Amino acid sequence: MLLADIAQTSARITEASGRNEKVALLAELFGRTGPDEVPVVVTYLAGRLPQRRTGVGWSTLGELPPPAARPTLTIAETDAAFAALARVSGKGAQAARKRQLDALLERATEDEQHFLVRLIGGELRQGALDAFAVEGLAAAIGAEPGEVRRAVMLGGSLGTVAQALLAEGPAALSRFGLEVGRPVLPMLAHTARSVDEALDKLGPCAVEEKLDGIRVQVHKDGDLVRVYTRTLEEITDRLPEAAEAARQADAGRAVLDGEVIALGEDGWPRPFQEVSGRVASRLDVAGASSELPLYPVFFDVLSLDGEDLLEKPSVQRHAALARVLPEERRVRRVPVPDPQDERAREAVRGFAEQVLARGHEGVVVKALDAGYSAGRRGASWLKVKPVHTLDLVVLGAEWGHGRRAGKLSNLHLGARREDGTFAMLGKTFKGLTDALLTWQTARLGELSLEDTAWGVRVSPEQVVEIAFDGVQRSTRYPEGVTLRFARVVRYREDKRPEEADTVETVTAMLR
DNA sequence: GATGGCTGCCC
DNA sequence: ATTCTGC
DNA sequence: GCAGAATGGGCAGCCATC
Repeated sequence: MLLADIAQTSARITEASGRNEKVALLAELFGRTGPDEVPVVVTYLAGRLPQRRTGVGWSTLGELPPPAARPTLTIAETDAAFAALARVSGKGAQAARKRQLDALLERATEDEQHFLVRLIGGELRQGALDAFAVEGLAAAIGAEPGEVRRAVMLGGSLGTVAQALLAEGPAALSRFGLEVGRPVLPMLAHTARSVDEALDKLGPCAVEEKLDGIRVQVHKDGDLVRVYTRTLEEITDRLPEAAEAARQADAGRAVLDGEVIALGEDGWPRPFQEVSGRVASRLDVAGASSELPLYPVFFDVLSLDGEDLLEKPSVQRHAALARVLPEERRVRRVPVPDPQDERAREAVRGFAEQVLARGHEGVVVKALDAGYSAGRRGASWLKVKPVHTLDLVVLGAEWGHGRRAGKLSNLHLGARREDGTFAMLGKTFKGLTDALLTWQTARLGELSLEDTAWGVRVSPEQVVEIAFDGVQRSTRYPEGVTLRFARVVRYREDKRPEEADTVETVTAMLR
């Protein structure tokens, strides 16, 4: 098959507006793909390269070489080119990658180049990614989409499942199940504004502390232990503490879900930035580990001694977890069998306050009867974190891309200094509705001091209310602090910049 | 050797 | 990671 | 309710350049 077939289907998917239409286009292409080629084809159309890292991104692309007149590039050749790219390293690597990339792009037509550039940049923007590829695959072989999705979640990659399905048909689906040693995408949580809201939504539930660290999935098969991140990157070698905790679990085989954090000598959790840096360190793990030991804490078990627990209710999985791990290796937890009982609600509020007072991030409320929805943002887990707000001043804005093209989107945010100037604290593009985007494009146009390649610098006059999760240290911004997860709440047309919040207020929130 | 751009991945 | 939007 | 789009900041590691 030619790369042109994929590029053409991708372009049609982009133009199609309806969900069914996109799925039909995918199914049509998969229907004429051979089993050997399908792993690459589905992965490309899901918007990813099969190679986890190639060392080339937006900046490497630079100016494109002149395109080929006619399509000749095959899928196999394209895949081989990226595989070769991923192997390049050492002195001269950047130049070699650029050379190899240009050699590939030269062989591509204009349409294929367009597709490859977006694929490499990780921005296909065709309105269909993994989930649509799964639907298309199911439609191509006449299987239940839910069954295919389940196989993909549990059976490793989309490519592996696609190959088996095209070669053997729907019967292959039964082969894919949870296996110790093969990671599954973790279940994620939705957000609730308050514990009361979460209790009302979920009914009988349990409330757990939410720790601000790195999510880990630990597979134990006797002494053989492997540790994976939220995106299934294997990090066993970087996290000896998590591996050790799993070895000490009272189980022969188990798949555990949890979080690693670091604790200071005072027992307080260390900032997320420190944990993140520690987990990313791989050159001197022993040194990093003695500098900042990690502390793994678990909240779920997906499989135990040969039994798949994914579909068991959460209350049952937790009972299993409590049998194999001691209390200090488990997240703190309060069961709430009757959330309408006012005394129980009061206890939950107290628990949540206590968690925050001990320096943790918030709580997660989990329905007692829910199974583990691997790879999904299940409605049965609701996280609650405190939200802070500040009134800041817009210093500039950047032109948006894709569906925000032509609109000023990403805002530069400033806090007031004592001398009346403003210090940039970070950017945000979140929380803006289409109406607000239109309004701010006009408003910031009026305030523009300078047009630049990226957007506009504006006179610091417009106040905007910003919500955020906390402040963190920064090497990028002038006051050494920045906001975590900043988003727009509303514009404050009633406030003047002299009334905006100060740098001092923000830096005081660092601990 | 120090500095800085880029990628990849954590939240 | 958060939020908005179309289906 | 799901899936996708749009885009944030920090950090380690790799490589290039001064």
